[in-house]
Amino acid sequence: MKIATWNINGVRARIENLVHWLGESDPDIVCLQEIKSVDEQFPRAEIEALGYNVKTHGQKGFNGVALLSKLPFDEVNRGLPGDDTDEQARFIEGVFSTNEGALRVVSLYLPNGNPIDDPIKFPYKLSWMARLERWAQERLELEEALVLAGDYNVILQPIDARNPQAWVNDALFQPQSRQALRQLINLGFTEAIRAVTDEADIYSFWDYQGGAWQKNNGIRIDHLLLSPEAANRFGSAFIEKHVRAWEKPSDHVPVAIQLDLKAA
DNA sequence: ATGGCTGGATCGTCCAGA
Repeated sequence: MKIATWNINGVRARIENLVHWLGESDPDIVCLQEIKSVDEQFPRAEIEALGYNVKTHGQKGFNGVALLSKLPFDEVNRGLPGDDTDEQARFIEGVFSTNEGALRVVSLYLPNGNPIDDPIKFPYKLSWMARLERWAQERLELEEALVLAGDYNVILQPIDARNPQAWVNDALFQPQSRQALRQLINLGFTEAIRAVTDEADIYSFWDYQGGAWQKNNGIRIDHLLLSPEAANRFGSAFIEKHVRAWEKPSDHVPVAIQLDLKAA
């Protein structure tokens, strides 16, 4: 089973790229972020025509996440618990049946948090991460295959940026952000790409500005975290970098894993 | 890069992103 995550930066602006990529990559489950669309305007017909079930958690103008799946959904949950006043659409969970039991897949879009001296934005990022850790701790008690996939907006290590010193005053590279993601992973998750390689210079985001793509001036912030039960079925992980060279690209590329699981 | 691109909302120009 192939599971992919992709910050698509506007699903309506990117629908041609998305359809082409789905045909080429042929994932079973897709986690999308930054769909920048309300549910009613999500281009579901084009995606359903390719054999996918579509579940969205949209929002007007920005944010918004979605799950696409060739497997039927047993359950869908929208929104990260822990703060009833949080109206930003950044989290959707789907549950599926496999030959090994339940599979839970989350598409998450972690807050950017910039600028770091903003009274709202950076604290919101950190409190969102604390809520995510509490949620993950509860889910791990189920001892099920769980994949937490998405745009984490955190540069975990210096090797995850081409120019780490350029990010020292950025919310993505603050010690608190990195510590919070480290703490989440240390609950017992496996970060899929680092499970297969220690190499530097592998990125998932390149800014539109300053010729970042041409210079390979990127950062690696899109991750798939696997619970122990998912990690036991882990086969491979890869970044679909070539998608960044397409016409009208997202500034992020898809990151995917192969799990040794089958639909029930 | 105190951001020189892009998408979205809206219809001239601002917000948000990372």
